[in-house]
This record gives sequence, C-alpha cells and structure tokens, in this order.
Amino acid sequence: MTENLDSLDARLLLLLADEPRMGVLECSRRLGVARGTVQARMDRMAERGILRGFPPELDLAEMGYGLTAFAVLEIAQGHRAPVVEQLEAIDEVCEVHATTGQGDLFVRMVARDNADLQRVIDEVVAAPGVRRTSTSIALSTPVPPRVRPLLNRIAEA
Amino acid sequence: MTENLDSLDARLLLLLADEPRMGVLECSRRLGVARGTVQARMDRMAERGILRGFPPELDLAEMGYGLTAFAVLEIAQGHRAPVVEQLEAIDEVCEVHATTGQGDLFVRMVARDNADLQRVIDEVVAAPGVRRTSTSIALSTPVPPRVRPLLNRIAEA
DNA sequence: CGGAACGGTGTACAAACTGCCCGGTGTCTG
DNA sequence: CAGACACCGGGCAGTTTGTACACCGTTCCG
Repeated sequence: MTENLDSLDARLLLLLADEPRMGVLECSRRLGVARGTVQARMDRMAERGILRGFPPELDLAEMGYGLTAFAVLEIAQGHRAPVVEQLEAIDEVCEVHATTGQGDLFVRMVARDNADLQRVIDEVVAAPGVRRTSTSIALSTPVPPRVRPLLNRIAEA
Repeated sequence: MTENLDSLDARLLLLLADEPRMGVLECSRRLGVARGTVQARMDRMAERGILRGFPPELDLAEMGYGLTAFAVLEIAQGHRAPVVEQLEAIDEVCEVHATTGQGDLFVRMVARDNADLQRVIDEVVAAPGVRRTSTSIALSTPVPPRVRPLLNRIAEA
C-alpha cells in the first residue's frame, strides 16, 4: 500500500462530511471529475475498510440523554473479559476502551439526569472484578468528535 | 414535547443504523408504513436536532492513524479557553471534553506510530496553562461507539 | 519495443428513487 | 361538532443510480 489515501480521496471525504446526503453525481460535479471516478473511489475506500458507511448521527442530548460521564475502572487481574461483558449489557454504556496505565478500562456512558446517572454508575462499578473506579461528568465539549483536520491535511498534499 | 421519540422513530433509526444507504422508499417498505410517513418522521427528527445527519464513518486505523491515546489535563485557573484553542489547532486532537473532577480537560487523540504519538502528546502538554497531565494509550476497544441499545429500548416500548 | 494493466473520461439506457401534491380516513381535543 | 393532526395510497415530473461500453494516456515488464 503505497499511498493509503490521495488528495482526491480526501477531498471526496470532506465533501461527504459536509453534505452526507449528497449523491455520487453531485460529488463528481463539485470535484470536477467523472461520475464513474467518484463511484470507483468510494467503492475502493469501502473495500479497504477506510469508509465504513454512513451511519445516522444522533444527538443523545436531544433524545433525552443529556448527561455524559466518563469512568476509569481498575480491574482485578484477569477479570477484564467478564467485566467488559457486564458493561456491554448496560444500555447506557456507549463506549469502552482498554488502556495502558493502571491496565484499566475507560468507559463512556450517558444518562437522563443525575438520579439516572447515579443508577448507571452503580451498575458499572458493581461489575464483579472492578477494583477501584473514578468517574467524572462531562460539563461541555469544546471540541466535538472530528476528523476534518486530518482529512484537510491529506487533501492539500 | 410529550414523547421525544416513539417506537416508530426508533425503529426507523435502527434501520438506518444498519443500512444507512437505504432510501426513504425502502425504509417505508420494511417498516410497513407509507413513504410520506417516513419522510415526515425524518424531517421532524432532523428539525428537532435529534438526527443531525449522515456523516461518513471513517476508520482512522485504516487511514494510517492506528494509535489512539487519551490525556487528562489539569488546567491552571482560568486558562481553559486558551488551552482549548491550542488543542483545537492540533490536527490529531479528535475530541475534547471539559469534565468535573480536577476541573480538567479530557482529550482524545490519534497518531501514526509511537514517534508520532510522542510528538502529538508533546504538543498537547506544551499548551501554556496546562499544569499536569496524564496520558494513556488505547490498547483495544471492546465496545466501539454505539447507540443501538438505547434505540432498541425505545423501539420495543 | 510491443503489449497488458490500470485509472480516468464520456456516453448511454433502463430502473429506481426523490420531492411534491392531492384526496380520504381515523383519532384526539376544544 | 368542527378542526387539527397524522397516516395511507396514489400519481407525476425530474433526477439519480447501477451498469455497461468505447476510448485514451501512463506505467510496468517480458
């Protein structure tokens, strides 16, 4: 794999990032290339696994889940798998990472309100194998999840 | 706002989550409702801000950014804004949250390899106003970002 | 050198989808 | 009871999609 992504790929992705509902035809017009080319690029990126799809982006806050919290879990030796299984079963757990450091798990979760959050946190820390936990609530999100800068860099190359 | 989301809305979102490229027509067929209904639901959710759009989902690892790291920053009194500005300027910084606890910032970043990560971390912690930092690398992601369970719960209601 | 492989351009056509409008029906509410 | 509201089913014009085909310049290799 020489170049995973070239400028055209990146510009295409930027376009789609701005206007995801935009069709292949419109993309080709804006990029100044043939429709077939755009189609080929998208297919190729999809095959390579770079472009996974176009999932709907939901605003959990607007759905009633206005609170986001993070938890760092310290796990007892060899209990990672069962703990993860436990966490997976909790609807409000939206993301789990295994990290270096204390050999911990990092958990992101959401809740409707403080009482609800309390309940979720209790469920999370109650998982057998969890030694120590430290949770914090997200007050704001100065930088929402983004990929743009990285794409821009490639696009300009 | 009586019910933010009803069962039909949730089932529609689940459908779109599975097959985002699916058109309105196909959705209506699978849900057993009229096309206009699906259109109306989507418009309404979009207006309410629940459905923000359909951004392309990219696999950063496949794009060459195989490393993900998290950093917790302790900020000097009143320096939050300038620090955030600094972080925003770093391409590899993909997400920043302000959290309770030590009144900190929580940062997610990616890098191409260890050397690259070193550079990124240096840039992050070099921001003036940053007191103390603690970083950890993501080894794996047992639970990738998901919303499904929450939608399922509403869908079944 | 000749030729194959590759990626891009244009073109074409049938099938499908979109946006939009309408009349009809059932339910909830003032 | 009349209205408002949401859904159904149908229709229409315009656009897009999937796919196929011919053509051309570059690169790589026997």
